[in-house]
Formats: sequence, structure tokens, C-alpha cells
Amino acid sequence: MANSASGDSVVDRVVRVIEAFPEGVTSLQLTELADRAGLPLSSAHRLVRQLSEHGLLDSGAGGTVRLGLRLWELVNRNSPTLALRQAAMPFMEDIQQVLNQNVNLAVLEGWEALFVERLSRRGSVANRARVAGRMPVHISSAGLALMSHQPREVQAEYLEQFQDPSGKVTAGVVRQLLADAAQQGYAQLAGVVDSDTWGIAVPVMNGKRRTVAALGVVVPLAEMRLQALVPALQTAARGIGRRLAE
Amino acid sequence: MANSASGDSVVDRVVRVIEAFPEGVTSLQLTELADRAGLPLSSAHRLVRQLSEHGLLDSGAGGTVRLGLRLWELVNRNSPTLALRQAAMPFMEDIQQVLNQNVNLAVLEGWEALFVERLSRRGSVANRARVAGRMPVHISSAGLALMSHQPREVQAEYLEQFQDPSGKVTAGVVRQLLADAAQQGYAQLAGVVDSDTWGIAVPVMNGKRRTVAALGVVVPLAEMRLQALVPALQTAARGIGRRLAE
DNA sequence: TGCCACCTTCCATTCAATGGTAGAACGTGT
DNA sequence: ACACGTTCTACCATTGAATGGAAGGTGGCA
Repeated sequence: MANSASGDSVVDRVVRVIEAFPEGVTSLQLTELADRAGLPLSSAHRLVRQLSEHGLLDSGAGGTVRLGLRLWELVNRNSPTLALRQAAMPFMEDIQQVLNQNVNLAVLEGWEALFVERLSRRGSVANRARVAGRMPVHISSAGLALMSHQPREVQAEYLEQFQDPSGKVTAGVVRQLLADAAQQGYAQLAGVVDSDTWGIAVPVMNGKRRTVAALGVVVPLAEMRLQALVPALQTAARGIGRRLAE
Repeated sequence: MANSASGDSVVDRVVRVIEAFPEGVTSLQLTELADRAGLPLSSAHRLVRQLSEHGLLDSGAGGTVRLGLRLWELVNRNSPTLALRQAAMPFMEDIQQVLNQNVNLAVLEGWEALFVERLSRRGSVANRARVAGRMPVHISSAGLALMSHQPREVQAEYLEQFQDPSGKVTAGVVRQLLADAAQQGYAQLAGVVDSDTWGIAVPVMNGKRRTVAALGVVVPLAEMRLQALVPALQTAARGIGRRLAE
């Protein structure tokens, strides 16, 4: 019993505390937090108090802990995706207006698509993508658009480790999906995420022709107007890319 | 020279590193970061490496440091404002459609209004409020709407410490603005933030009639349609409050 | 009232954190 | 091509900040 019996640094612990919140949960009891972070109660208590003093956490009465508003502020002010989102926003609004559909913007994080921005259209179909939410590469058009335009070695590594938990999809099938998407310049998935929706996405390239994001829409399965959607998305994607290059 | 010559804990330092990024800046050199955080270079280097390993920071080649995408993800997934924003979004979209103007949502943080969500209207007037941006209470309609509905003692404390850096506004003037806003049930400021825009905001109350947010619009100064705007905003604010109470 | 679950505080022990120093890797101007 | 300044990375002896068990509160519920 001394400086960390478990052999982890203070930084490790701070990270574990922040990571302890399950997706969508904003508030946790101290005991549960300690539990989830794998910390002794008294250590968790001390850490939470320290972080709260700085506003990274917000500990209310009775030991309830939330992420601090100050942390939210700092992260969103200096977000690594700030430039991307600012460049994309006007074009996403255009798409939303012109095509009258849900629009979303994703980046590749690990082997998943991480959605960084979304404009949803009231009355349109459900859009499963939440901002700051993730979707596996092989079951999201955004994921496929992103992966299909990654360098050869990245794709190889991805396919190498690929494994579908449900066992329905094989690496071979995904390879084909990626090949199609690469060849066509866009990715589409009909009825996969939701049985009555259709997702389509195109890559967004920066000045150096590196694919940095995917721009996509989710439309009702009935309205398959590829001819109208793809050119609009590609035009917008190019516009975003140009802004990023500036 | 030992465990912290400067007498601050590891947590203090982690916070200082995250806070070191100036508003809107997403990337910093290691040396500059160390400087801003007030840390010895070698300490900053070690901390950055540790935080990067966990994805809270993202250190690119050549010592450039950014906030990590993982941190952005965690904070936005479990954001303390998540419930508020989810409740407010549909109503904000309605306002945007019906009134055809910029809409924003703010909470009180310290003695400032912190904007947590915004829908901007292309072609409409400039909207100074950035998401995760701040405005002093006395020069934003959202700030006034929030403060004017705080408990008496909070308002007293605010007015007590009030001081306008430019010296143009006195505490007395602000007291009057707050009184007006409280009496009318909405706050307005014409040509203060921008000479040709007009801001108006109403309080959003939760189930316990505590004012938790302000809902506002920014419109061209020419279009002073109070009769149309205020009821629409108040209706939306009530709708948001009802959702929050659920 | 007594019980239980959870929060908060205390403090002796000890190892993780510290930061000066040295040198490697750039970049830049001559 | 060379020397110089700047910035990044690595090392390691020193030591006080971090640790966590135990004891004491607090509140809710039966």
C-alpha cells in the first residue's frame, strides 16, 4: 500500500475516471464510478474532488458525478474536428435543403466510423448515427466510404483483423463492398442499418488527396435517386475539401 | 527538486495541459504547450506522451499536440448538456423554420452565458454566439434571460461583483436590464453585440421551475416583430421544459 | 430505533513523479 | 557543406505527493 498498489499512474486513473461513463450516461454515483474505474473508493473520492475543483468533473450533492461543463467547453472549443466541421457545415446545410434528407459527417477512428456532425430532417427517416456515436465500418455507408479510400496497407490490416461478431459477414464480402465503393467513388448500403432506410456516402479529401472524412445521407429506401444524390454529395465533398486546403 | 517543485498535483498539471489551448486553437507545439501550461519541458513531454497513449491527446509528428478525438468522443457522448440539447433540438428546429432566423441555446456558467447549441440560418444576420463560446451576461440577451430568472441571492452576488472592463455600463444599468427582463419574461438587446442585429431570449425552466437555460434568436435590427417572436420562443421554451421534466 | 449503504476524512508508508542535464534530430541561414 | 539555434527525446538520482485501509459521518428505509 503506497503510491499505487495496482501499478498505474495518476494519468491512467484520470483517464479511467473519464472513460468510466457508459455511452449516453451523464451521471454516476461515486461508488459506481470507483467500481467502473477499478479504483479504491477513497482514491476515487480524492480524484473526483480534485477534478471537480478544476471543473473537469462536476460532483453534485450526495456523491453524484458528471463530466464538467468546463471540460465540455474546452474540448468543443479546441476540438480536433473543429476545422473539418466548420468547413463542412455550410455544405451539409445545402445538402439538407436541396435533397431534403438527413446528412452526416464521419471520420475514421480505429476500425469504426465516428460521426462528428449531423443534420437531421424532421419527418424524414430515422438516422441511427448520433453525434459522437460510432458504427462499424462494414455496416455504415460512411465507414465503407472512408475505408475504401484508405491506403492499400490500411485496408489490408483492416481486412486482416476483420471479424463479424454475428458471423453473418465474411471478410471476403467486405472486401467486395470496399472494392465496389472504391471503384464507384461512393458507398451505399440498403436496408442494412434499418430495414427501410438507405445510406449513401462519399469520401471527403483534403488538399493532399488524403481521405479525411465521409459525407453521407440517409434516405427512405423507396427514394433511390442515385443519379441525383451522388453528384450532389460529391460536389459538396469537393467543396469541403477545397475549404480544408485553404 | 522532487515530486513537484512547484507544489501542484498531477491532476493540476493535466488540467493545465488541457486548458493550455487558446480558444479555437486545435494544435500546439510541445514547447509552446509547456510554456502555456507553466511546466518544465521534460515534464510536459512526459505528460503529453502519457495522455496521448490513452487518446486524450493526439501528438503528431514533430511535437505538435492536439486534443484527442477520443476525448472529444467521450465528452460529447456523456456531455452534461446532452439531455438539455436533445430536449431542445426539435424545438430549435421549429423556431428556425417558422421564424426563419438564427437560434441558440445557452446555460449560465460563472457570470457568463455559455452557448451549448446553435442553428444558424444561411443568409441571415451574423450570429456572434459560437457553440462552446461565451458571452458576458450583460451584453447578451441569453445572459440576461438566464440571470434575470436566477434566485435573488445569485443576482445580488452577480451585481455585487459586476464591473464593466470598458467602464461604459454600471451595475445600476444592469440591475435595470435584469428587472425589465424579469418583469417581461424575456430579455432583449438591440445593436449591442452587433450594431445591426437584435437579440432576444427567454428562460427555459425545468420541472422544478428552475431556470436551466435560455433560448434565443438573433434577427436583423429592421425586423422588430416582438409580437411574433416572443410567443413563439416562450412556447418552445415551455415545450423544452416539459421534455426535461419527463 | 437499528440497520445498511454510501460518502467523507485521516494519516503513516513508500514508490511514482519530477526536472536538470545531455544529446539527438531538425531546420535555416551563410 | 557547415555551423548554429531551436525543438524534441531520453536518462536517472532524489523525495514529497499519492495512496488506501480504517474509522467516523450521514441519510434512507423498514
